[in-house]
Amino acid sequence: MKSPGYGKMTGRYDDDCVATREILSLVGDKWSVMVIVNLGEGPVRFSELKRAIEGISQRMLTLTLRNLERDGLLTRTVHPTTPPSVDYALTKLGRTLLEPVSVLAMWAQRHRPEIERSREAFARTARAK
Amino acid sequence: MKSPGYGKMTGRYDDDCVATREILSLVGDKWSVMVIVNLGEGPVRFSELKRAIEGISQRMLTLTLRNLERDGLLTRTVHPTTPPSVDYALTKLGRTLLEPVSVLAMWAQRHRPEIERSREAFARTARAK
DNA sequence: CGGAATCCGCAAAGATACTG
DNA sequence: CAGTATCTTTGCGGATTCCG
Repeated sequence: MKSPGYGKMTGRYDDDCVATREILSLVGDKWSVMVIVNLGEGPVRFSELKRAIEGISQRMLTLTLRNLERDGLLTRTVHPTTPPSVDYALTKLGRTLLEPVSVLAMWAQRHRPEIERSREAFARTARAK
Repeated sequence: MKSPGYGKMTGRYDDDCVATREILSLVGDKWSVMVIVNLGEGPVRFSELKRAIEGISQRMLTLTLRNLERDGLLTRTVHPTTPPSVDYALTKLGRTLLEPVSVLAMWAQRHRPEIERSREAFARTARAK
């Protein structure tokens, strides 16, 4: 990665931090990863995504897709049929994100029991409040 | 909401998704990764963290540390000196997160120029609004 | 020094209704 | 079908104050 903030803080170090954090927040976004994973095997239509991602609102799906399109992670293709259909597909860049994200997702899966146990234990201490 | 009774096939799948997303959101958290990275080389005191992580408020540092402690990613140690000093250190679990996170951070670093170019291009289209 | 408690603004997220 | 527009609500996060 980068050397942690140990010695001198250069301006560029901070810039990198901010920019990196901004990109990381995309992964922590409530819906982005869901969308990306759902596009992992090929193009998917708007309504399919909405059905696949349980709990997402129309609005949030639109916004999430718009952000991912803006960042160049997916493409939006309109088919001028009646009624119109629009499908979304990962770009090459988007597909390269698939792997790092799944590494992290696997970490989450693997350590989930441990984390939940920790939470329960923490809840039993006075500090939980 | 949860699945409104479409059979039992979705129950566990949804649970996994929600739980995984919850853990992933920790990575997307504005400050968590910064804290984790700063603890990568050993215990650090509260005030050192506050100075090292530029822009973080006392409150948010406290909250972030509390959450990470709750999840078992770091430990909090109080030294009963006067004035008191408290230091934080990654747990074993916390250290295992260091690697997947840096994979993702490296992805972010590497593709940042590409993403920023995409954003600029997007801003020049009408869709940018 | 390392917090906890309180207040508050603002932006993000949800619900609803309407449209090309 | 695939959105947009609008309104309301939630809750993150900053600033400030107080305490052991």
